[in-house]
Amino acid sequence: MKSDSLSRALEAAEAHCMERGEKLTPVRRRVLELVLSADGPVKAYDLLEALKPGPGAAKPPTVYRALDFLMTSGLVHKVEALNAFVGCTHAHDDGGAELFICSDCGSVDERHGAPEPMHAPDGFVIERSVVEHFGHCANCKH
Amino acid sequence: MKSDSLSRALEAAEAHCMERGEKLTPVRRRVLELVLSADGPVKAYDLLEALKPGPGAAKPPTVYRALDFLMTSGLVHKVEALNAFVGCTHAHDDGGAELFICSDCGSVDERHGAPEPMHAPDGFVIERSVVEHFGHCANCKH
DNA sequence: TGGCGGCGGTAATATTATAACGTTCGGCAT
DNA sequence: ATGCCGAACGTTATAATATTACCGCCGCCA
Repeated sequence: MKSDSLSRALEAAEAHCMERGEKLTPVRRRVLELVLSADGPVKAYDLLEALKPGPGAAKPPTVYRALDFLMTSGLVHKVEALNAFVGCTHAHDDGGAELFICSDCGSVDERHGAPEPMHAPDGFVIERSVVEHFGHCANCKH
Repeated sequence: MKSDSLSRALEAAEAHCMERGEKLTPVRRRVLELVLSADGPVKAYDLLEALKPGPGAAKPPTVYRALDFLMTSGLVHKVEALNAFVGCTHAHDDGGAELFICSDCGSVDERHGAPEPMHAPDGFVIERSVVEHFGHCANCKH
């Protein structure tokens, strides 16, 4: 993400939290910034590394707590199949997005919207859905 | 899975492998048996525990290798969001299934079929999809 | 002022997964 | 038969991912 749109995204995130009565603390903000700056899904321990500089190196729980918060707020999504995280680029409504991840360049495209193919088992009530598509984006198509 | 249908499933798996020119070796067969016997998604290290009895206790690579084989053959699926595995109850066509996992009783219902009617980004070519729905099955509905 | 709750620091450990290398064994061309 | 090759599995070690439990700080407010 480019530097100027990054700033805007961070401000929007701040506002989004305010609306929800939550606080985008410095640690959380920093983690969000790192996730948004990355050009693809980011691993928790890479964030950990990135937070190292400085005498008080971050420890795993710090990062995971920040990520939990950001996921709950709908500001980042977890890519379950990669154990990695991506910034949410759309409506921060949580509820889960449909992700399209390019295996070549790592770009992630996110779609919200139409529920899901209908054929759920009879009587099954969906609470949370994980939908991740891996393949090749238009730029990386062979 | 009941004992008699288990036996049938194992024989079917054996035949399925034959067709593909692969071998369902004793380790692989035992792992598949354990996965099928479980009443929900199984963790790799639980399989490891289950294989312990006997002097030559199984080590992690043994289990993961067997699981890799079984996934490649389409005999088991990985539930990415749980880091767990379930036996495939339908066509062993691989290609990925749509899973409905009950958070109460752990039952997993599997559907194959229409890929995704959803709008992929323009030009995106899907190679592999992970689709997992969590919720409550008809029996466990509140 | 004192308690309470949210937040984050810290240490330790649990859980999940892979790398790297060796051994065995069956097929198969020589 | 002999020797080679590759698949499968054993073994050791370690990497990568994630959580538990406990503590102190600080702002809020009764």
